[in-house]
Amino acid sequence: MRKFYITTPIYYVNDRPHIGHAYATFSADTIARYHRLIGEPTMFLTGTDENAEKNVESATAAGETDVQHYIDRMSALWQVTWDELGISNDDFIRTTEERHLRGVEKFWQAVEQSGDIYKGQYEGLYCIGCEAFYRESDLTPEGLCPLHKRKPELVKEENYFFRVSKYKDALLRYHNEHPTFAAPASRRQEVLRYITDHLEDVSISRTAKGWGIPVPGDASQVIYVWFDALINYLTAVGYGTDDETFAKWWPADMHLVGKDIIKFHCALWPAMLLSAGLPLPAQVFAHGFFTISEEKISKSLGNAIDPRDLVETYGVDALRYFLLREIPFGGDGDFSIERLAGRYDSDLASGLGNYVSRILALTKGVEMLTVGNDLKVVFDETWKSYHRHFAANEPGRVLEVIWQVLKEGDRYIDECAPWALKKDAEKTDELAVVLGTLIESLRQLAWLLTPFMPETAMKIFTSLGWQDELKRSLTEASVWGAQTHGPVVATTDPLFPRLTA
RNA sequence: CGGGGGGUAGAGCAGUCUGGCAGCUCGCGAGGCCCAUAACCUCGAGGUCGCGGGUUCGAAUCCCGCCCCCCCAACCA
Repeated sequence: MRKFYITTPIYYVNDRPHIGHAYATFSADTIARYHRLIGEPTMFLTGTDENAEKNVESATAAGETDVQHYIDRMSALWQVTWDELGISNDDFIRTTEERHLRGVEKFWQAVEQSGDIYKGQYEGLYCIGCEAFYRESDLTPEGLCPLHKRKPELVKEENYFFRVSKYKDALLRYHNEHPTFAAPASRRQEVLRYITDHLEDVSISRTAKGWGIPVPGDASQVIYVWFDALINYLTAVGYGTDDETFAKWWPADMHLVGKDIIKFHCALWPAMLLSAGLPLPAQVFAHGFFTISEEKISKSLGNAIDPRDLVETYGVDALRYFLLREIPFGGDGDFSIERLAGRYDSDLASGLGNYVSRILALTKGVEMLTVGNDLKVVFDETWKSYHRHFAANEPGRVLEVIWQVLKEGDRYIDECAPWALKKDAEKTDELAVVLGTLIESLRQLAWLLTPFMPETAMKIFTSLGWQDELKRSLTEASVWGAQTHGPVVATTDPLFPRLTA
């Protein structure tokens, strides 16, 4: 049976989760839920990146003397956030965990054995804040780091280098043979150009300063953070610790990343895997970035939004819906409270919520229900586009077709006017068919919504009295009319209460 | 300098690959319905598809040139 292994980036532990991180994680979560829905064994991984040298400084700044303690606290913040947001990750990897250290060590040795690690001289102006080297021309006129406004140190040290250049042709060949490896297509050109023009051997270690993973066999050096960070995708599924699990999940099917790190994932990462003799992932998908009310999300602007604040007002599902519907997947977009509120009112309160509400109200007290076929074709067709759009990595399109079917349903109610049938004793049979059909549309709708709005889907099933519905397989449940038991209609609070007073 | 994306109705977007009446959501106007969360349905107004050329029976779409905006490169998903 096919399996599905999807990852998010591991997040820098000294950041705080903001709406952009939540977007990446919600996206991965939705895709993971979809694959579970269609019955594939699914592994959904996220985690935190904890070996950066900068953490020592951040800990001090936060008034902590014990770096590990600081890291534990910050990592927990991420885990709690994802828990509160209902993220369905199957694992959470921390790069300070023992399983990661062991895997990284094994990986380093594998690369070393391929002859791809050598010692070289590294010299440059280094800003500890950026953890990056600068050229003189990059600095401010005063010779300061443009970002941190501090004087970079002249660092001259002997480091270990990874022979990426050796894999240039192999990488190009791989991209050529797997044109969807770097996705969306609009990113491909950028990656290929980078490999062709700029792929040089890279330094993969730094002088040890008390934090980071020691280079195997040379404790005076630690592994440069990005090199160890990428390996999380392997160590989380057992590389170096559990061969059986590793064989089950690797290679990954989808690395979901931000567009800023696509080069790492599409050039350096596959080169590392080739060197270590491991199979390459099927796809690296770069989601876009969005602005907040037309402004970049940035620490200096301080406009980062904590997703949990939004959830308090709108609920998790509304936020998920908004982000996946409004931001084209793989493209950039803009986020604003006004737009979120607008989608909430029109699509969720007036659209979905109202649809559920009017059907439940109409059905209340009606005993006899028969599922008719008036909406069968519409839903059958919807399922087809549903799978097609998911396969094409277009979750926004999926939501579009779901909302189209909702419109069909509303139209059907108006055409049949069940409230009128209700008043006519001669039309009991007709009423039973109309209401039965509508109830079935709710059941199907809830199934369609499951990956996007898990809470809402569950609420719909609960209000129908079908709490166990999700235990069925989709193959069985997506068949029109496949109701296992008669509906026990319960009253329910509005799914999306109107917020505007 | 180099690489990428975009400019389509008042707002936000799809359509461009594979040329064929210019479409969606919100907002606006009129009518209908009255089950429902001031919700739902129908109809309508509103667009020189950034500009200029070219190819074609036919161009938002293909080709050439130009203008403007944004991103990456360089914190940040």
